[in-house]
Amino acid sequence: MSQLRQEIGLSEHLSAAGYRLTAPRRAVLQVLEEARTHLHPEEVLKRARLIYPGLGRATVYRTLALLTGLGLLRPIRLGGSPRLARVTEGHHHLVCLACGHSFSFEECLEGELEEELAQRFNFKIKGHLLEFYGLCADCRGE
Amino acid sequence: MSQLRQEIGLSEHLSAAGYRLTAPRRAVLQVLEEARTHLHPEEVLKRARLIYPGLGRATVYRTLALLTGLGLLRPIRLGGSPRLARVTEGHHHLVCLACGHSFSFEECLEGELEEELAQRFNFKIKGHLLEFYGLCADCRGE
DNA sequence: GCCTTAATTGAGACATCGTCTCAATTATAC
DNA sequence: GTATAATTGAGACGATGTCTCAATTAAGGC
Repeated sequence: MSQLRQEIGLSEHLSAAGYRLTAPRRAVLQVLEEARTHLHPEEVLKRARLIYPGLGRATVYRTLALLTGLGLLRPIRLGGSPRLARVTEGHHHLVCLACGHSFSFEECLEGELEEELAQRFNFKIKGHLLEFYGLCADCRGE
Repeated sequence: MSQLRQEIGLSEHLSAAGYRLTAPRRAVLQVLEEARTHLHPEEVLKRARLIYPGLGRATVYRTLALLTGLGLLRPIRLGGSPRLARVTEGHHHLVCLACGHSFSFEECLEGELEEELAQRFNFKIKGHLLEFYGLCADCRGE
């Protein structure tokens, strides 16, 4: 079953784009693919070093930049802290402006808008981000 | 005419919330209100120093954090660079993942979704951010 | 398998971005 | 005007991210 569900992974995208598949890169990609939350770049480094101990910080950032340029990843901020998200990810966030806490939701309305914008701006749209900002119950003191 | 259009400014919000209206703060607020683009925090500092020369960096960041906590401002990133946007701002962006260029558009679909999420999460929603990510024509080499 | 070669790497200096402390200043209520 | 607590700037500090350069290594041709 899990075999049948196999999708094209990040590494396939990388090598398809002409980049080498090195051990350091594999470690970073594996961490990203196994991550169940939005990781902090330093957290990616920490986790990837468990797989490939000699890994350098620069390599992590370089790999992240590569994936971003290919449209596979996007840098976001959750409560002031830098994070990484797959662009294909389906969910979005409510973010509290005071405490930075975030809550996820699934709804999404951008189908036709996406089409139209892609045409208007001659843009190859890879994904999108929808975030609502406001104050959570705790921070309103309720 | 311009008198009639006068809206409640950032400074009114600040003092209504119990914060003092000092000269350094006024300078920062004025810069934000006159800005026609999404400013980089360091650019806010630079411009505000033209109004109030002695202004310190910390004061700028403190004022920005204050406004963010009140739900009047939100930090965004455009092409990896930190920027500030009024939460009430009506427009959104297409951002190129490769070169960081951004394009604005006006369409917006989140009315009812906003309502529903506010209820579900007991959240006071102040604004939202919608960004599409992809590759612009130049970066696709077309 | 073994070269060749250009892409990739890690270390660590460096740059940028943002926060904190603390003594001095100042807006506001009285 | 005075008292008082909020606010300030300077500059150290911390966090985040970039760059250089010599050493290493993946991938293609043999």
